[in-house]
Amino acid sequence: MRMKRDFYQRNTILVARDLLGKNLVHRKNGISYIGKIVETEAYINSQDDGAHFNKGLTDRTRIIDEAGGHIYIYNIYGMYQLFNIVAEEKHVHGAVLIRAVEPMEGIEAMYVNRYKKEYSDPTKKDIINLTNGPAKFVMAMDISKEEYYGGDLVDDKRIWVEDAEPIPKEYIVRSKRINIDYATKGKDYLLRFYIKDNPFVSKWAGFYYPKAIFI
DNA sequence: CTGATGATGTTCT
DNA sequence: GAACATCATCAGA
Repeated sequence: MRMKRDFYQRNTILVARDLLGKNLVHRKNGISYIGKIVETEAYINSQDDGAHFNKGLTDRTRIIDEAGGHIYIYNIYGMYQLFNIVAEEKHVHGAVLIRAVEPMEGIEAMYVNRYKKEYSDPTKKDIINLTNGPAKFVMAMDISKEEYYGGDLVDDKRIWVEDAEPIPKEYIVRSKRINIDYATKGKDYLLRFYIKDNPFVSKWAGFYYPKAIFI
């Protein structure tokens, strides 16, 4: 079942945590892409200098003023797009970055989208590399800013989040966020969540925190 | 396996 | 003009 408005219109940190294990579904060109969300980050408010919108909204971030469940996609490093879900009630600002998913359906199409060649005998590494990063799964699942910026996961016919069994809390790990060295206060906030031992969780040199913190 | 480097162009100052 | 919520590739171990 598709997640409804009330799921998204909650505290951003709780939305980030509770998205773990749920399935992001995208249907396009007759292909059903499904990715289980295994890693998220919360970007919270004016106290969070890691958030794009901490000094107020701009044209890029305007959608974050909308009700939870809307889609915020932005360009980064000139060549990539990152997928976020707006949280909180309308006019309250918060967003969740989806950092990694585990492919559940549409793997062959994901392979073609990522590697631009015919699907053929992938190695385990090829599979992991399909969706183990915030720009990677967006490419794999054929999601674009042009098509989905400002869309609404609550009623869009093409894309939504499907409910699933909650991840047991002993499998939820909480850590600092990745690559926000530009932040001062927000740098150390524990706003990244991921599923323990899931092979699709993104890893960066020096940025893997195996320590489990439960909330 | 690890760490370093270049690609690439929108957004904001 | 600088910064950037990243990735692919390459060198070295």
